[in-house]
Formats: sequence, C-alpha cells, structure tokens
Amino acid sequence: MRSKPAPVPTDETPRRAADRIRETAFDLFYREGIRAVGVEEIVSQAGVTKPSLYRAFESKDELIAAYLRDYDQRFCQRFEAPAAEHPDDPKAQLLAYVDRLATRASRDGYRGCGLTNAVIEYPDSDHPAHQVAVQSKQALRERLRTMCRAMHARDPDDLADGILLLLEGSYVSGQTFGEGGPARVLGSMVRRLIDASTQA
Amino acid sequence: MRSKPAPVPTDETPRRAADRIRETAFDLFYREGIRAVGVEEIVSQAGVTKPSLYRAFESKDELIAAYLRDYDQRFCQRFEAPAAEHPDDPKAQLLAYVDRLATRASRDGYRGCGLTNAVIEYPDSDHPAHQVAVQSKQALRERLRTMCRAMHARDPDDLADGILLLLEGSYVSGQTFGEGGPARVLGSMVRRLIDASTQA
DNA sequence: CAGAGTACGTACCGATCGGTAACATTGTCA
DNA sequence: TGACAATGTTACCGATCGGTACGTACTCTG
Repeated sequence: MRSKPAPVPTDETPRRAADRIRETAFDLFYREGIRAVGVEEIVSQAGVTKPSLYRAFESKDELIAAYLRDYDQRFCQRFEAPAAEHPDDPKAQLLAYVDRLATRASRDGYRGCGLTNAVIEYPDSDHPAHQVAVQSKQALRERLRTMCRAMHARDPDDLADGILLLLEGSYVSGQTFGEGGPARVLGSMVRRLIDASTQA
Repeated sequence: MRSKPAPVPTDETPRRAADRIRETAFDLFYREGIRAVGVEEIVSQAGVTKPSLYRAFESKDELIAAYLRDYDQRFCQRFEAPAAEHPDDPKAQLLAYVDRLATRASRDGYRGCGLTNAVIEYPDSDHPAHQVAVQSKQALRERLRTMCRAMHARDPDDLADGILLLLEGSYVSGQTFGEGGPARVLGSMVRRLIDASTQA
C-alpha cells in the first residue's frame, strides 16, 4: 500500500486516453449531435487512436451511453446546486435553476438538453442511448413532484408535469429560436403556474 | 387538347415514383429519424430505385427539405382545422388544437413534431432541414401571438411564448414518457396561463 | 408504324461507416 | 533488469453511405 506517490493527473489536457475520448465525445456529441459524429472524428480530435477507443469502450453505442451518463451527472449538479443557497425553500430552489436556464436557453448557439436530444435521435426504446436518457428524465419528473409537494401545491403532480413541459419546451425552443426565443418567459410562466397552484 | 383520357392516378399505392418516394420518406423520416434512414431504405420500401429518387430530388438534403415542407403543411392543417368550428373565438380554436395534441402526445409510440426533431438532428443553421424547420416554427410563434392578441391578453407576446413552450414541451415529452406522460396536463396548463393573462 | 420523349431499372462508383488484428513503443513499478 | 500495462502505428475488414453512367421499356404523337 501507500505506494503510488503521485499519479498526479496533470490537469492539462493529456491524461489517460479513455478520459480524453470521453471528454471529446461529450463535446462533439452535444454540439453536433450523436449520429452526426463518427468515431474517427472523436479519436482524431482527442489526439488518440481508434484502438484506444475500443479498448476503453465496447462499441460506439457504449460510448454514447457513457456520454449520456456524464451528461446526467452534470445536469443533476446544475439542478441541485441552487438547493444549497435556499435550504428548505423548494420554490426558491426551483426558480433559481429556472432563471439560470432561461438565460442560457435564450442565448445564441444554445444546444438544449443532451438527454432530450438523445431521445429524439434514438426513438427506439431498446437503444441504450434512449434508455439512459429516459431514465434520467423520469428521475427529473420525480424530483419535480417531490418539490411541488413540498411547496404544498394543490395538485403537485399536475404542477410538476406543467413545469416539466415548460422546461423541455425551453430546451428545444432555445435551439430553434436562439437569442430572444420563447425561453425568455420561462421564469414568469413557471411562477404563474406555481402561484395558480398554491394560492388560496 | 382534351387528349389524356385517363392517366387516372389510381388511388392505390403505385402512382408516380416521385410521389411514392415522398410518402415513404415522410413515414420513415418521421418514425425513425432523418439521419437514421438511408436512401436505400427509402427506395426499397417505396418499391422504386435510387435513380428515381435522384431524378425527382437533387440530393438527400433536398428530399429532407421536401419532407419538412410536407410536414409543415400537415401541421398547419391540424392547427387551423379547429378554426372553422370556432369562428371568431381564438381561445376556443387554440384549446381545440391543444386538447387534441394532449391526447396524441400522451399515447405510446408518439414521435413528436417532425420539425422540432429536425432542428435537433440538424443543429447547423446552414442546413436546409434546419432552415425549413425554423421558418415553420417562427410562423407558429407569430400565429400564436396573433391569437393571444385577439384574446385580449394583458401580455400577448409573453403568453404566446409561454404557450409555445408548453407545446414544444409536449412534443418532446410525449416521446420520452409515452403513455401517461406530462403532456396529459397540457390543456389545463394552457388554460391556467391564458386565465392568468386575461383575468381582470 | 416511326420516332421522340418520358419514366424507370441494372449495375456500379468512391467515400465513409463502425470495428479489428498484429505489432511496436513507452513508462512504471518491482 | 525485467515484466506488465497502457498506448500508438499501420493496415485492414465488410457494410453502408450518398450518388451516378448508362441501357431499357413504355406511351403519346405524327
């Protein structure tokens, strides 16, 4: 034990080939779409070779699944991050995420949610990409329901679904309309729905 | 003149090769995704050959654009159809479309909006598919604004964008969640937003 | 019936797709 | 020094991609 003194993953780019592939795949898949990106492009941009990819991942499909799991993790961080700033205030937590999303999604070049995009690129429910993405979305739906219950909404499950529609709408509309798109009203619409569900 | 006695486009399947290609491409592109479908699959399923495709369409990209124009046309019909049943009542017109959409989008196997899907599959704004789809969405946004103004909403443009978010959210969530998905609440959420914008 | 024009199919192209086999090279630890 | 794991190098596979050169069959017109 206590042998490895410092594998010191130098925070510059090199690192392990598998990591570089994973990061490069993340960027390319997200920005250009999954089907649009070939393995050749990934390895060349990552500065590695194809055998390295296939030593780390069984297939392209597995790499895609890994990308989506990474995406889900980042999403969860983004979604849960505001919780710390607003303890015991689910409404404020949700609105914090919503307002940040509204800003991002109304900027030019926004590419939406990688998980939502994956469901559309892989409609076949047997495909690993589809499955990982759907699982993540179901977790989000559950999370929203929990928050809406904590807000003492009259119809927490309906409110949660309404908010989910607005979120998903923002993800996709951000790509369609760019700067000044409909996502700009996301915050006020979520507030209206919450108010309509919590007022006396 | 008056020569052609009856080219009689027999309403069975055969007809012109170009038409068969167009119909088959519509179904395949919509159900399986555009990038997922090759020209070979289209022509073989249409019962024609590749040269027939390339005599009628300059390229696959042009066929895709044609598909999206067809889709836009069908969408407009669906969206405007309820208008006849509710003349001079924009709210009823909109809700009629919304309620039908909610039903379709909460059924299993729903594949969303072909135009929205196309924007996600082709994020590059130079691509014809992207352009056709975005144009259609901009027209929808304008149409919604007009309707919201006619409803005498306090903030017609904001309300229109809010409704647009709910619509787009239904398109994509329908694919993610299938039966019993969030789109089931679309009707009540649209009503809440309208009410919140039109009440005294 | 002749001939033109239209509509279509056969067979093929080069490029790229995801994926692999075999072997050389490197760095690390013992 | 020597063994091992990780990576690179090179060359290749069969399948599929979008796209085309060219020959053929039908039909309408004169």
